[in-house]
Amino acid sequence: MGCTSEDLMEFYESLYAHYGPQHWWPGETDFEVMVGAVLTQNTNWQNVEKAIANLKAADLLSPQALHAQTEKHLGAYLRPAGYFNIKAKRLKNLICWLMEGFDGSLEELRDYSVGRLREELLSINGVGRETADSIILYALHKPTFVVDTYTYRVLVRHRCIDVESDYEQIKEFFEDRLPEDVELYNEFHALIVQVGKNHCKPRAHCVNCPLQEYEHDRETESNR
DNA sequence: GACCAGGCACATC
DNA sequence: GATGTGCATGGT
Repeated sequence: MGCTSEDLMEFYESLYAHYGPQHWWPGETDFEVMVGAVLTQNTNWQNVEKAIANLKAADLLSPQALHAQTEKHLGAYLRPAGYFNIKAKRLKNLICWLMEGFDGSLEELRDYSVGRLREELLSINGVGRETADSIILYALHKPTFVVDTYTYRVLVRHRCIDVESDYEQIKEFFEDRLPEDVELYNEFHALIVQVGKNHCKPRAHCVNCPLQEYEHDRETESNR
């Protein structure tokens, strides 16, 4: 049966009607969004906000200031976000790339194509596909669809994709069916996270989900 | 106390 | 190639 472009836009419209605009990504600057993309790896956003508040309070939320910190020192500020040792390392890797290749300027990054940016970001240790796409879409405002665990879970639960689908396949699922539009990609991903949080917990079946009418005729998750 | 949270890299088979 | 594991805090 499959999911057409029209199905997917209806899916989007019903989420938007239900939840309204999500105003992603929360953050005062694009650089803050970039930092948040690393800190939120497998972590609740509330905890990330505490770590970002620590950085702000210490006046460290700039490429130059972060670049000057040792990993150990940085880790102390990142504690509330969890995995603080590894995140200090990953954040420094990202900042070093930004400082050494682009003089700490996000403006210079915007001159590059999505493909080139993705390739560059993915070469940084600690930046995987979701983090790279989040930075490109939410900090650099260029069109790339962000996939996360909620995206996978929501789409599988509603039988839009196969349980075996990997990141790139899910990304293509959206990009093949949607106009290449930064605002649409921005809002759609944020809405999927919202419906996922409310109705798509790992060990619970969806209850009163606004998307139930969009279930497609495919094998179930338990057939895996 | 168990489960979950806007992943990623690395070891091992 | 696929599967398993470490990383860690804080809320429910």
